Amino acid sequence: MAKVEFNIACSLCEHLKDSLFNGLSPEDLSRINNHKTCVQYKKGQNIFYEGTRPTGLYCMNAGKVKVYKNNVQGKEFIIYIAKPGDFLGYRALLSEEFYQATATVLEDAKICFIPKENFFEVLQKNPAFMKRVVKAVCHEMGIMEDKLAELAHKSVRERLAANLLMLKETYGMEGEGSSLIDLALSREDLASIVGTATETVIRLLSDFKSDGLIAFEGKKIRVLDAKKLARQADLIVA
Amino acid sequence: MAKVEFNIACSLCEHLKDSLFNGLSPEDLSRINNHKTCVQYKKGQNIFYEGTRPTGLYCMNAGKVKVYKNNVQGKEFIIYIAKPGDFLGYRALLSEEFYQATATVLEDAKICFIPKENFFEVLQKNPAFMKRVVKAVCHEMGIMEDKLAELAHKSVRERLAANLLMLKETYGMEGEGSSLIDLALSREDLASIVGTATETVIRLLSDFKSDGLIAFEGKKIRVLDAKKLARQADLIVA
DNA sequence: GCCTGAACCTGACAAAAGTCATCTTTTTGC
DNA sequence: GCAAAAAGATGACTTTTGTCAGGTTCAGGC
Repeated sequence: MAKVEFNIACSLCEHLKDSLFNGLSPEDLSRINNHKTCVQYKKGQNIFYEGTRPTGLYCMNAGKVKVYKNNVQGKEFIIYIAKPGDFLGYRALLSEEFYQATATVLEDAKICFIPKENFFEVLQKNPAFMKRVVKAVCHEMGIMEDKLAELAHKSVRERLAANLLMLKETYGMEGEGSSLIDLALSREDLASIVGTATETVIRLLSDFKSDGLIAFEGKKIRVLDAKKLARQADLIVA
Repeated sequence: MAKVEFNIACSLCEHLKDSLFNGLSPEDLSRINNHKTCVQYKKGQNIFYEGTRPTGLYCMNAGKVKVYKNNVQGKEFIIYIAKPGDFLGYRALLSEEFYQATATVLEDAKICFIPKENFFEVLQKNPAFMKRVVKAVCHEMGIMEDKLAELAHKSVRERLAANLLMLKETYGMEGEGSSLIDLALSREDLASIVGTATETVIRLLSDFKSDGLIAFEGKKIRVLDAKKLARQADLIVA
């Protein structure tokens, strides 16, 4: 499990345009670039652990990472799945707290690490960048509010349908009339996203499959009928 | 339901020390002060509505306000209860989105309104203030992550116990060996905080009461045995 | 290619929690 | 101070979902 380093200049990174670093001045970007360390991780490796102190910011270049909390019985709840272009671990860094969640690689990943001093330096010098960060954080918070309300009042079936649609939006590869969720998620991980038991996810998925809403393609899920799925996600079919 | 205006100088506000405005330079504070409008609201009045555009920031001077989302069936989920010193509606303002929640007065309130131009002006000119705001927002986000995991995997009994403890921490008036939650919450509101049905809350509260964990004092709840309540909040009593 | 463990699936069952109906108590408006 | 409405309480019942136990299939390491 040796860490393999690699290097790509931030200015040439294909995900720069999707990133919060987009719009940074060349000097600021090179300040980030000159201090970053880029590492390749294998599936299953951990990026950071709940309870430890952040020392910088992670920036995804490739792969997928799940960020999750473990409860007393060892059940996971997945808060977020990070994809290329996303920041990782910024919440604890900016609130100056310990990590409250653990990050584990779902699909082999390339991740750059920016020491906090350098990140904060750019942040402090650059009010427009700071403002973009605030905006992004507050947007994220709105998503979490939605999730809270969903978790509080929707059934597992509705939540699963809603999460499949969400995954389709974020990781979907569009085909003709259908869309493949480009994420190798186990049933267990899906259960940890929805907030339910693995068995329940399995049963509901096979329901959705026999109703022609989804299909399985290897380890991945294809959404065949997003409209019907949306009806399952809403409350009480009118 | 006429709005009654009042006025208190920010610099003299008794909640300044608990507020994010604490630490602002006299000039910045007077910039806020000179543009604010302060209004008294009665219980039941709305401060802002889901789906509308924020035009500024609310800052609580007195009373309590619930911020909640309504689902399709009209069930409320309470995201937050604001108390004096708290900001209200900053999330949508900073993410430049519409309000995603409604704010309604729980206990007669005095709330100051700061137009967004003036708030943003101070924010932009003052990196230290901006940093404090970011820190607070990210801290808040951590609380929401906890709530998500709680909602996903804890039973209603555990969640009710945990929320009573949380309310005690935030609104508790300490007595000898017990603590009164200084919040006139209906059973329905408590259900909307916990994410369950009103009947379930009523039943569980009376359980807790007969076990000597809590007592009722008018519309308020007194926590008699925080330790036992904490054991109810955790999973599986060891 | 085979073995081993992990992931996936299915059924039976129990527990938790929601719903509905009804009744009592408290609050509020006039 | 009274009537109406809202809040609180309780019981009966149903549905949802979790748990456990037992299978099968799949994938990776040797």
